[in-house]
Amino acid sequence: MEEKRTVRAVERALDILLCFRHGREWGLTELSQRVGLHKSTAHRLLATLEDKGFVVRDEATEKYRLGLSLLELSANLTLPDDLSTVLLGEMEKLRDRLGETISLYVRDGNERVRIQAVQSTQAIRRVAPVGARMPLFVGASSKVLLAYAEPEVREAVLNDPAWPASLDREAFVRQLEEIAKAGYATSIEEREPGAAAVAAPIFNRSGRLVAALAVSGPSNRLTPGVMRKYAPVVMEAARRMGTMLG
Amino acid sequence: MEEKRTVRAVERALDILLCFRHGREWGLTELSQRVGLHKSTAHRLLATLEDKGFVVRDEATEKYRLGLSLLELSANLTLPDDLSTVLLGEMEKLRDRLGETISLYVRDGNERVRIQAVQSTQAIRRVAPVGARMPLFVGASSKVLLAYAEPEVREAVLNDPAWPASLDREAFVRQLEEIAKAGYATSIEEREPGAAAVAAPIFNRSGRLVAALAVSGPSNRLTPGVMRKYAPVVMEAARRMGTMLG
DNA sequence: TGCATGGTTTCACAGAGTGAAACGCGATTT
DNA sequence: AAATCGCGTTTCACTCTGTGAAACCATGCA
Repeated sequence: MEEKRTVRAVERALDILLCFRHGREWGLTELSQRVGLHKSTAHRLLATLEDKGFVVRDEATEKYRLGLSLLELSANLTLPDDLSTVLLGEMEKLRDRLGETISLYVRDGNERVRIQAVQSTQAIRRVAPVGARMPLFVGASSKVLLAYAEPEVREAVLNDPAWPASLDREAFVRQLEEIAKAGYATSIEEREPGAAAVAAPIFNRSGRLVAALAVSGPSNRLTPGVMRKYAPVVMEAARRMGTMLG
Repeated sequence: MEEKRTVRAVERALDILLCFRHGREWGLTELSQRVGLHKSTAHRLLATLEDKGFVVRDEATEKYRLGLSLLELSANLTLPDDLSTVLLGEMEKLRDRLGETISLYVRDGNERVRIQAVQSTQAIRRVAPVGARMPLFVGASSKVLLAYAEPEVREAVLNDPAWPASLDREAFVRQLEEIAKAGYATSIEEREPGAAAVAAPIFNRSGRLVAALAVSGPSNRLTPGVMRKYAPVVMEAARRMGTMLG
């Protein structure tokens, strides 16, 4: 048994908050059984969260939603200011040039998180919100993030219990090495049917991998040929963005 | 004495989180005395927050920063998907047309929160992050949000203990009425020296005020004359954005 | 070497948080 | 209308959990 130097009540409250990854609105009873707490306990915790503005109750439905305290905090997130504004400019330029949705991903544990995005202007387009969290197994950005990661990170992901049985580790590792050589990765309908993407790594000045820049769209528009043409453009944008970082 | 139906430990943990409004990085001791907790208590709470990904420790400085759980949550914020994507499109159009920074504000209690923004492309420009929180006393957006608010909201703000003594309530209320007639508000160096703004209300389909749309920039570029010219453009954009909402 | 200044761990105690149960209330059903 | 359900809210006795003083480690600095 592990020693526990954490606070149970707080853990529970945060668990409640994290439920809002999976849905916008929750009723008390719903929430309480999802996190396995007694109604009355959940009620007390929610009252506290509400007090501090982390959740609000929808006037109409009486259900709980996330509050604006979170927005305020996310403004001060790890990413330096410039990352959200300066890099955003570059991303918009790239979007205007290619016409597809542009995303920025960082690795967080054995997952990747979309920390910034600009949407395609076309009618048919991928939509994924900033903050979305995805596995590191599939997708162009995943492969980029792994191809340049430290060996121990790669190992951790390969040994993740969630690793899909259908995916051959050997072949995957070989693919990563090719990607490391080529400087970019592509994916076609790996994670999401009908979608494709090209991604390139962003290194900071000291040469450490900090993020992956991705262009994504419908796979009938982003054909292998088109993606091969886009790759240098994406890599160049990623390089320029890298020089903007500390 | 009030009855308390909240959980102390959770309150404290959230207070710690809220410190990150005022700074990106905090050491343990720093934090603990800011929230008035014993070092050891703060330590335990932070360990819990870290466990759930709400804070992380900067590798280099050993200090605490916000974690990515927050980003993930803020993606699921109250605002429906469309608000962050569809409206964003309109905001970009407006930015491209006027060349200035465009912001979207909602009221939260007696303050306003910037929930979305697109930055000016010009070299000299205002920068304010999404999530920023400002008083409802000053600024074009504040006046718009108050001019169309329910009377009790207006009262609450006028009686807020933080109301600046230098600001005449009578004159302010009169100004609000004019704004309600005109359909837009302007401000020149009210909140921030050297800055000016034009703002218009966004109503949803059922006619309820939901947000304020603002164009802001340096006051030598946004002169009264220029702003008068921009006003109809902003109002028109706000109207169109309103029709996009439920 | 001593002295700050940060973070970490220990431990005995008190009171804070817990959850079963009872309650209230509105919408549905009988 | 009475009965029944599905919600959220409140109460209360008990116990387990969170607390904070103090001791303990690492550092960097004089």
